[in-house]
Amino acid sequence: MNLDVDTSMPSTASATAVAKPRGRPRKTLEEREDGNRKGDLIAAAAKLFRQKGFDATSTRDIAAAVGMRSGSPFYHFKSKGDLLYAVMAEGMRSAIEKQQLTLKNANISLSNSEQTKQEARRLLHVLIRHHFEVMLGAGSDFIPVMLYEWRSLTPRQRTTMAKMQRDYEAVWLPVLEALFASGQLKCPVKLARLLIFGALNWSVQWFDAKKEASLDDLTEAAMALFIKD
Amino acid sequence: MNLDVDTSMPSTASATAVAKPRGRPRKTLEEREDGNRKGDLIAAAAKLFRQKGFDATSTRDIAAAVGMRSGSPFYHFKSKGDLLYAVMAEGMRSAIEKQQLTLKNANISLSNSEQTKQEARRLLHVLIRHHFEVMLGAGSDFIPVMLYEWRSLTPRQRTTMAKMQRDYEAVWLPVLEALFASGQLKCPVKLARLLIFGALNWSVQWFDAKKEASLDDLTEAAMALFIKD
DNA sequence: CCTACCGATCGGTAGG
DNA sequence: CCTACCGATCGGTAGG
Repeated sequence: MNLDVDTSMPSTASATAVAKPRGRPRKTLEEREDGNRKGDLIAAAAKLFRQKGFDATSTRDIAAAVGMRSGSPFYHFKSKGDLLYAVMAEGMRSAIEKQQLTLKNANISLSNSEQTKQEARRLLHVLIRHHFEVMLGAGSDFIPVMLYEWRSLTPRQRTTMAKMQRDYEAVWLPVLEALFASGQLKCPVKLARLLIFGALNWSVQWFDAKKEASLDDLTEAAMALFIKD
Repeated sequence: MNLDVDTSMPSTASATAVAKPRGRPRKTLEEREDGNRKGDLIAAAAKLFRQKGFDATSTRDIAAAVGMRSGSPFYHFKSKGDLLYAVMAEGMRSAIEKQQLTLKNANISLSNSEQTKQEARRLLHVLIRHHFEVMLGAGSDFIPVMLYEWRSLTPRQRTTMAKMQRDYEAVWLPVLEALFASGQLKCPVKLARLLIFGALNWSVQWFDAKKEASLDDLTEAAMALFIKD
């Protein structure tokens, strides 16, 4: 999983292939493969922001979580707010990427033959299942932070995040419209979208991977709740 | 609306009815009817906690909002956390009270004749409409704070709030069970409850009283989304 | 309820 | 990326 938000960091192998092993200071096993210390910070921040909230998490907490001193996160990020934004942007980038992959694997065929009724239903199932995975799957702190810490973004950051959210939801809308057209969804698409995402997003508040139902169970329940026939 | 959380404040008229007008310092129009300065603090805290979040709101903000000096809120509340708890507890107390009244006015008749199918549906409609009112109606900051600031409660406070929430939801469960039994709800009641509350509670994030649909529209949409037939 | 105050913590920076 | 540090702010308290 690539955690870098921008690609401005120099890649290890540069253009001219020089054979001579440069005098790069040797690293211990724990220390090597840095160069994405930035990514470590983002991951640690995501975990802490989710646990305690943005305002209650200090940059010192985050630094300590990756073994840095209190001032060092500011070598990688201009401000605490920029770190929050990096968490959210990386979360959405990754979620959109995974969603595209999931759809590819599901072998989409919407707007095809007359089977579109079954097909739209199957697609929603895939989308919901993926959404649960992104929110509740192993090591998914990014999207919960994105969902619940909007308040701390600047107006400009909000605009960008809103754009990414539109990208994420872009693939849902035609599915909902097809379901509405075929009578499997009785609620106007615009409000249906908001209510359905609410039902799903709220699961972050109560889902317990150790006890409650599985993500498959959740998906079945959601389908049964929203879809007619 | 009574905002006092405990009734420990002395009432104005005491046991022995003395005719003589006591030398109570005269108050201007703005100042009179205090004695619930405590209530003022709770209302101001609710508004600010909702706007900026608990951690980002200072006790000085709250004090200033009611025209007090920075140290004065601590005359009324032991700590900032106690003030948060007072907001939530008052919110739930009021919501439960209003819910009972709403149900009384709706003239319940569940588990009556064979009309229970229509009746269960109508009851859910009433409950949903009331829930939207409590979350999104004029001056309702208490429940949104309760929904989104759990993290800042102590374990003991959480237990009490969970108990109040159970009271609030107690009346929903038989309705959902009746709907499930009659085939109007296809989703297992336990998960249905969580998903439905999620869909409703999330509206706090996007509802705009000035633009979007009315609370009635929301209620119709939710019913159409959840209920079969 | 105000005045005056305290210790702790926080985001962030200079300079290496 | 560390050291050393700063100004600001915060929750809370004593004493009236």
